[in-house]
Amino acid sequence: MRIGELSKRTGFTRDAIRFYERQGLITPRSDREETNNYKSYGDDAVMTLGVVRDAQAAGLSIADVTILLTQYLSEDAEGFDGDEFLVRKIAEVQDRIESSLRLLDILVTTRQALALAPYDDDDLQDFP
Amino acid sequence: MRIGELSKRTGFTRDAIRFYERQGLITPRSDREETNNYKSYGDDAVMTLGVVRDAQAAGLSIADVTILLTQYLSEDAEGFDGDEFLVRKIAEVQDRIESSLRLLDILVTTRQALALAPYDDDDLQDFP
DNA sequence: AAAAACCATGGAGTTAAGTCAACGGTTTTC
DNA sequence: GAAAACCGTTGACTTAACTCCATGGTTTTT
Repeated sequence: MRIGELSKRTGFTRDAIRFYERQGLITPRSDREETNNYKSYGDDAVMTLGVVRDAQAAGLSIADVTILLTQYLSEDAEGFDGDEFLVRKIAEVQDRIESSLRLLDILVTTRQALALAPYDDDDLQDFP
Repeated sequence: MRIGELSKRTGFTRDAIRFYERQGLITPRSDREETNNYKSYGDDAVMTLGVVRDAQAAGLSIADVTILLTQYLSEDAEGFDGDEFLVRKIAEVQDRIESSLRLLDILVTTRQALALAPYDDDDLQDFP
């Protein structure tokens, strides 16, 4: 697919996709379309960008995601030193989740306290 | 307390604290120390900065935190329009938590898959 | 067949959230 | 009583992650 479709499928702008590509996060197929030299991307790019979205939301930097995707998810096992990276990132993400849960509590409590509206039971019931 | 102690207690740099102050996130006591015009902060500033830290980790902007802290947590109930803000932020934070959990799963799975080290049962057992 | 939409490349511009440097004054510590 | 550490203020600088603009070519739509 061309960049426009990839953009539509992932929700990222074309400029953002090109930016990620410059950073080495995704790579188009090696062969361009003949006659026009348009790039084309495979379905893996959609997957990759999905991970990127989650990683961003989890507070990882593009640099981190690049390491993750190029070092680990595309077989390149360097051995032990890479484990530190994973352990560190796992801890960071866990911390951020805990912080987020604390803030979520503040937000919900605030909303209830102000009695702006009775909180619907379904809203948060099955939340971690 | 002076800014140095506040810094030590919260882990924020003095520059960061001054920055937050310029943004209206915290306010020093109205009276400066005589003779030197040093500012002094109350314990509430420590609390506030604690919320700031969680909010940042949860992906809120300083502008968002400012609204939250000045509009809600210091009685100023404007009524219904403010509810939208809370609902929106609650949804955002929930989404981010879900994304973070998905990424966490990828990270842990990756670590296990690479068999870099056997994963200690205690590490993640009681995580949401 | 013209207009509208899409593509590539390159480089400049933007925003958020700080950080750093410099100045002169004050307090604490050795 | 000096040196080191701290304080306030101002303003310039930095970094990450984009976004926007310009240019020139290609496709798709009407």
